[in-house]
Amino acid sequence: MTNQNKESCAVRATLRVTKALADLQRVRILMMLKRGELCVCQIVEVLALAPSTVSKHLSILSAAGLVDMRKNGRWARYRLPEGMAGAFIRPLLSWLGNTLKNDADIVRDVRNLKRVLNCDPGSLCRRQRKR
Amino acid sequence: MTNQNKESCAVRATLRVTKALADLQRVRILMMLKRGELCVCQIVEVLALAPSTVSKHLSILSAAGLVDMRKNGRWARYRLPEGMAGAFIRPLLSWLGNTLKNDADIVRDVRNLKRVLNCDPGSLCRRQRKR
DNA sequence: GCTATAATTCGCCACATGACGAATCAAAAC
DNA sequence: GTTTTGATTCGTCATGTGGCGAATTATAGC
Repeated sequence: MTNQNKESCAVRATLRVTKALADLQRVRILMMLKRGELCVCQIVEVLALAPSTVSKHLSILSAAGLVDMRKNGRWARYRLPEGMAGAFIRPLLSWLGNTLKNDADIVRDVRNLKRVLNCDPGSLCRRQRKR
Repeated sequence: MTNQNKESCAVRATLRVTKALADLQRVRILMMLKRGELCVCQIVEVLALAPSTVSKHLSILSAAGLVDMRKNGRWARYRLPEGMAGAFIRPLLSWLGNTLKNDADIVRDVRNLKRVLNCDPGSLCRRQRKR
């Protein structure tokens, strides 16, 4: 983003971020990612939504700069942005973390996530395909 | 809000806030209120929306705890929450302020607001009713 | 009391958004 | 090269959201 149009599109970039945060499932994803990098099938398993739905949520988070993605073979791994790239949205993520770290639903997600992390990702995908 | 259900509804309260922030007009209102207390007709004048629409936006912001309201006769004056009440959302408002303070649209709003503040509020309402 | 008036609520419409399954894409595995 | 497979895109549908004008509310002024 060049310096001269940074000002004129700030409000659009900002709304991309706030709109991305204005959905329960996307907030749940962000809170899970605080525990570290995850692949799509692991997020699908915890949220219990269709893979296509989760993929869409992740693309919205990505467009807002709230997550980073890197592909490793067929596996796409998502994580919270680090370093300079994440400086812009870090205050928001830490506010979110503070307000939700004791929330019952979020705590349950994290507990489920720990269980899911012990599974073979391949077997998760296989089960998800069966539905 | 009692202590025992604070955790269980944190995510709902949080989403009320993020959803409230996920709209251009409501963000514009918050940025205007950084300049101080405003009555509805002044906000209507700058946003150039129907009074009923603005009123709805203000009720959403109010439900999220992002603004305070006090009635003075027929006039309703809105402002950013102060003191303890605003502590929860202050980090968000300052993030918003930082990211948008140089945005072209927001700067224009503030300039228009200064002009509007020089008008008699009663005359603003009269003009708005004519539309 | 009656009228005027600032603001809100209501009813309606157009459009945006989130969900799914089917189809597609792209990298591995054979 | 064909098949398998993790992920994404597309098409569709139900629901949510933002906008307006009309009706309503509540207070001030006569």
